[in-house]
Amino acid sequence: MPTMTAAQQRAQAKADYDAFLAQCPSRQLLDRISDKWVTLILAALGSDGPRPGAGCEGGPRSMRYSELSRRLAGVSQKMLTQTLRSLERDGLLTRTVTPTVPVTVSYQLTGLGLSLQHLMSSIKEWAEANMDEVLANRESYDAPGG
Amino acid sequence: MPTMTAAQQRAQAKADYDAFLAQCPSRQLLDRISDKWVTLILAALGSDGPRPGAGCEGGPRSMRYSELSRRLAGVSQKMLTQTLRSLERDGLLTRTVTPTVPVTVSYQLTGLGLSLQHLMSSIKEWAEANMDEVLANRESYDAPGG
DNA sequence: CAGGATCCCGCTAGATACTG
DNA sequence: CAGTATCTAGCGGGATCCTG
Repeated sequence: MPTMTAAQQRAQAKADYDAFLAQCPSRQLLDRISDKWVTLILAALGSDGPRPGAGCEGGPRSMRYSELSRRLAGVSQKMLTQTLRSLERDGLLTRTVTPTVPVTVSYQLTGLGLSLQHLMSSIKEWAEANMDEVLANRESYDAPGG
Repeated sequence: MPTMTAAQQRAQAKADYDAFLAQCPSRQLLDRISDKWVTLILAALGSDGPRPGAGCEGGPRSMRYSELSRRLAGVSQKMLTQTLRSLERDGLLTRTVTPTVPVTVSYQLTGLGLSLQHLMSSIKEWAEANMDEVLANRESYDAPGG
């Protein structure tokens, strides 16, 4: 049993990576997760969803490919598949294939993905909450008088 | 004096925007701020700097163009200028020109920018803290056996 | 249903050169 | 110092067709 808590271990690991450095792997990771579709996929899978009695088991919600496709309005098949693969590879979500006819595929956040989802949802909510102020700022910036 | 708190007003505004919708302005805003350079610029301007016991003056730190350029290793002049302009337009930071010779320009977060910076820094720290786990996940994903 | 494969366009990031 | 201007290669990303 380790003497460090998980939070302490993360703080330890943090010291070894610095996203300000171009060569650091965390810079690439930051670039990967700094993505519109990543944010929305995580937000979709992290939400409790509209189904009332389905999420009693405590784990994060699972969604099918077509569900995600509908939820993320305007996403192309290519970007959805590509982003899901990338997130699966990084261990942020799991992809489960059920051999029905036709085949059923569902996606679900891992613990790691869930931890990021909490942060990403804050960003999404910030964007939604501060939209008015940003729009006002743009107007005054673009105004002739400055 | 309003009867709603700032938090309540944000919750109210949030109901009017939905980043899941393609046409919603908040979708574009989410796309803008979901950017590597945005994250790093906010993190740089939001940090208290190298001074150990500092931060007594309360306001966020201001940095000059060349300081930012050095801090964000690998950023091109174009991207730095472009991203700074975008953030200034959205009211996330201020740009101050001091007419010295040569000219001095400094950037500083606004209150709005500071509120986002707190969230963005969490993302950056998450990337740094979970880099090892992500790298391990990638290895096992790329491994021949699955 | 859940993609894989392919084509191709547009934007964008990066490099370079120049300037107030 | 803090940019602007210009050019270009590269790839992000959409459209389309096809498949198990």
